[in-house]
Amino acid sequence: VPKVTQEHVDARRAEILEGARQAFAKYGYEGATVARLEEATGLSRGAIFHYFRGKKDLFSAVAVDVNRRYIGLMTTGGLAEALRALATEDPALVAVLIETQLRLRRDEDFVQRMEETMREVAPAFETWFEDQRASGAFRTDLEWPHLARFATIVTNGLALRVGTGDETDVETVVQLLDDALRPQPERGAVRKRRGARA
Amino acid sequence: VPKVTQEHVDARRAEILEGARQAFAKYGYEGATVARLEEATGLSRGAIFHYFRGKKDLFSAVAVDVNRRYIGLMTTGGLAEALRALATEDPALVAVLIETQLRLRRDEDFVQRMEETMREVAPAFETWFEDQRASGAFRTDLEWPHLARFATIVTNGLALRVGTGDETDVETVVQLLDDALRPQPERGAVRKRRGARA
Amino acid sequence: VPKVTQEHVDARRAEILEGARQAFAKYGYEGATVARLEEATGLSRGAIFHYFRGKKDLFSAVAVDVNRRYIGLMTTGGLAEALRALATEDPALVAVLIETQLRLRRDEDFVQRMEETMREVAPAFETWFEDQRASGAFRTDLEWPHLARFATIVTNGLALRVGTGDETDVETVVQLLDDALRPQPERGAVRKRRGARA
Amino acid sequence: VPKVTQEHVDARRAEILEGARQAFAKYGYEGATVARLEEATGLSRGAIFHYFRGKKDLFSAVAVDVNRRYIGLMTTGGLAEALRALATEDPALVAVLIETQLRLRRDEDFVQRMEETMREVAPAFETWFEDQRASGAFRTDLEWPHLARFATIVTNGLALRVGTGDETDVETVVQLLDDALRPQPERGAVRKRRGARA
DNA sequence: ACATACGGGACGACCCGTTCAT
DNA sequence: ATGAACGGGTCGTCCCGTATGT
Repeated sequence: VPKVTQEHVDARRAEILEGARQAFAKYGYEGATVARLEEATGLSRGAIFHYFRGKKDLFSAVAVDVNRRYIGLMTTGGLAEALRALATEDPALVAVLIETQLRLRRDEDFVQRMEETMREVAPAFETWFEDQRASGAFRTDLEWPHLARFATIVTNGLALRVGTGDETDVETVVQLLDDALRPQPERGAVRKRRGARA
Repeated sequence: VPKVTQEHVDARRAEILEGARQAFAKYGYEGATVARLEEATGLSRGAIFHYFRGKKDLFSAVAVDVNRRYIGLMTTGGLAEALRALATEDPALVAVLIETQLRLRRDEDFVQRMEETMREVAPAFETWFEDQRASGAFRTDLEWPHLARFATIVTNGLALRVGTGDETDVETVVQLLDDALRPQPERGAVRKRRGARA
Repeated sequence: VPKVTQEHVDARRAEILEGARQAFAKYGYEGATVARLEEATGLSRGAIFHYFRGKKDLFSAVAVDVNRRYIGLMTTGGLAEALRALATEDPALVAVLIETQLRLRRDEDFVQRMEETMREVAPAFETWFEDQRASGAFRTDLEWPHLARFATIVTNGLALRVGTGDETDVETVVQLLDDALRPQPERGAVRKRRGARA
Repeated sequence: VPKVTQEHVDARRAEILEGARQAFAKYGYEGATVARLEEATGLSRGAIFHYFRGKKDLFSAVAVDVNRRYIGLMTTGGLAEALRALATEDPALVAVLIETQLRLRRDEDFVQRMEETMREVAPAFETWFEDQRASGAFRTDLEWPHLARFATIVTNGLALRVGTGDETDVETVVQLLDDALRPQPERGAVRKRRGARA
């Protein structure tokens, strides 16, 4: 199938990304052998590596894709919606987020590749959080990055849990996260801090 | 040293576990090749596989060890203390926790091995959470497993972050977690739930 | 350009041969991947394999071309000229000669392809050597094929050396080769053969 | 076979080197796949790469070995003996010499590895050539390195030829080489330089 | 108890050449 | 006539675990 249209190329790329996403999600980065990628995409090595330089590149593309998708979900439907989607709709999406974080710890040039993407979506992130603070939905005693960070932490922690078989009640997690982020009553006045509480 | 005492055996095992922990933390499960395990422990293949059936077994032992240690930390010094330790003191400990979670998703017989351990330490876990609820430190409108789960989620999420280079302010995370777990003011009276809040 | 002239075809072939020669010279036969051939020729796979059946065919063509060129050089300017050209002018030409020899040892059907070419240029070769002998420049106590063989051996050996970085003094080699090929004084009269001389 | 004596290790290494030498000779460097190396040595990948870091290392070792052996042959039995051995006795030895030269052109760190060896054997080389000059066997109008270089060139060139099926008469080559290296009558007096001689 | 030798499976990368749409 | 898409083979490397000693 030579000399094809741009649509065809895009479609193929998307096709491969989709299959790769499933494979990475199911087996993890190392476990997603090229053979499994072939199987998942229904394409041959030749085809896959014609579109992506190598496995690492392919994974980067998947990671970028997934992260973008998840952030889009959040800025559209809110944290609750994003967490629900995370936990129920698309388990594949989840695992890739984790792998992403893990690789960020060890793979130097992967870090750089992701940083670009993150810089790109960061503004939307900020806007959304500031809006939430402005509308009174989120607390204002902490800067937005702290809130964002916490939300991310919970997201990743939840993602890590999902699929373990342990049925996690997402709604409760949503509620607890919400309770942490919403405006708080004045501390210290109501409660007295004591020993080993938290 | 043909005739060895039990102490010697235990010491060797502990020695290997320590080295293996570092290796697994530094390189991840797949990245921790036997060669690296040899290097990290200062022992040879022969020694390592004399004390542990195989790499998987070794990792299981490390995972159990680390998890037990972390739970001990929590039941002693509280969540805040545990999180601080997580973020600052021992990054190696952290990474293993994550690997543990990841393997729980895919490795069937690893799941079983961990379940035993978890069953073993679960009582202490429960007691501690119930104590917190009884003392008024933790909210009572949710059952303790929900609180425990959330705490675990935050822990894992934080662990995932630590070491990425991204300097996360642990104290803020501790505060937010605390705000989520402590008794909450009556909902709905103060705020009206609306659209995309969380 | 649907309707092409013969000249165009020839030009393209020559173009490809030139690029391929450089690639083969630079990377060796196995190292000259199709990608590199594309790069060196500036043409695509499609173009290249439209004019040549495959990589092996392409190499054969290059080899024939180069050998013919070198022999032409020799019959025109003499051995000295050819050796000088070899060592200084065109290192790419050199390397291909070697690859040719190497493939002659292992590749059966490549042998046949080259034999034809050799048969074709052999007469010129013979004529030239016989002329040298007739003019008193070359010795007559050995048949011309022996002289030709020795010249070829020196040529190949020199080619092998060139490009190693080791600066070889071509003029000395030329002189030594000349001394071997020119008419010799009666042996034995002047020197007495002894032990480990050569 | 664990914890073995040094002799065993040496024997195994020699065993592998021998097999590898044959494989490299028969198939060339690229053609000598690991599978073929296994076959030739009768050992498994595991064994082979336990003793040598990788294929490149293995080849280096073989090259060093062969070169040392050949130089030994020459300093003992003279050039004639060495050339004869080259052409008849051990064709495997031959091909490796060529591969060595070829790799010297392209592989940077291989160059360095060989340089050490060469430096090591160079003294013997020099001594032998100087002895030949002193005894009147070799000409004195050229420095010994020039003679050595020419001898090497002829050696390599001959090696390149051997095995091509083309039956080369070694004795004639020996004679021609000898004629080039032995003391020459005064040039110019006897012969007049003319046009395209050599 | 501990170390080394070794087997052999598997993996990621790459590469060549055919097919087929322009 | 050109060149992109793609198949599928193969290669070197690495790695785990067992066998075999000291």
